[in-house]
Amino acid sequence: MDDHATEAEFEHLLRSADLRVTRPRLAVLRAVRRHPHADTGSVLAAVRSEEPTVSHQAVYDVLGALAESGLVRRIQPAGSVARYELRVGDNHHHVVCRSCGVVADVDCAVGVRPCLDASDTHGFVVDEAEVTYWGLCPACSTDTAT
Amino acid sequence: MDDHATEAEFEHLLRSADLRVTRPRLAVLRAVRRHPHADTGSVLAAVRSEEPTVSHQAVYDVLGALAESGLVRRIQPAGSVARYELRVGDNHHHVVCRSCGVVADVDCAVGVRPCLDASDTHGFVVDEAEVTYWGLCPACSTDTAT
DNA sequence: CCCCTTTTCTTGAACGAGTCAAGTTTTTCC
DNA sequence: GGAAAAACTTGACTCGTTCAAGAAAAGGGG
Repeated sequence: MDDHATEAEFEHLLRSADLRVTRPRLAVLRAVRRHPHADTGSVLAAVRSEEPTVSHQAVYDVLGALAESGLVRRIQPAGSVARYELRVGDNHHHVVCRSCGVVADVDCAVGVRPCLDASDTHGFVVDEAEVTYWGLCPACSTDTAT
Repeated sequence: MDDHATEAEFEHLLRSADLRVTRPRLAVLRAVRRHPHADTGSVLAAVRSEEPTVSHQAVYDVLGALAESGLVRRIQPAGSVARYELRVGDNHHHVVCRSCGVVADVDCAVGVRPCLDASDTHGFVVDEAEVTYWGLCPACSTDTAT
């Protein structure tokens, strides 16, 4: 993996979002790339394996700034803490395991927001349709079956 | 409104779910009927206007038991606390205001779960497709526009 | 290359929704 | 009416997240 190239890419992403390039931010981007759908705690742990002095508050701030700029996407299935992923811009969806909470990506047939039209939105101006599929992951469904 | 009839209906609902009929449970059902999409705090307040001695823990327990039995539905849009509604069984969806958080119902064209098929669920056994429409409610969109 | 301004990060306290646990009360069935 | 099981009260507690104040670092102009 060409880490130098992606490092430069991350720098460019940050600058184009008017965000300063800092070690904590680069470490968070690397962590989210390596651990898709990780929660804040996991991101913090991954960040600290490279940058041990980064505070938990910095990770919250960074994830918030990146999410607001659209560089990462924040998802929060019911009953779960916030999770983050680097894959943005394709409006894909997620399937969540009711038992263990693990998350996987599901491609959106349409790919642009909003991919669904609501019948009657009561005057709301809708810009996104978020789909969450609920069920059991392969591991949990075999546990239950036997 | 024929309160006695619906009261008997609530009793029947509880009994058919193998749940004992108690004053806190009836009060919670009335509160959720009167305040669709209310969070736990609002349900607690509504319950206490009729039954001032009900504890907050009882409301958590009751809402949990009712949700598990399928008598109420729990929803939790990202960034929101848990909310509850009596309308169950039709797999309808929700539109949520990004600005003020207010929730409204959106009918599902299909009406039975799961109403959408995922392209590739990575081996997950999917039983529900939950759709959340995001946008601005009428009040917030006019505030922003002007 | 250095300084200044602004942004970002560290530290540490605080908040709030939700949960846990022990003991008491209420419901239901016989 | 009495026993067993379920539900409720009370109060402490957890944990993800946020708030606030000051220190550090990034980036642009001289």
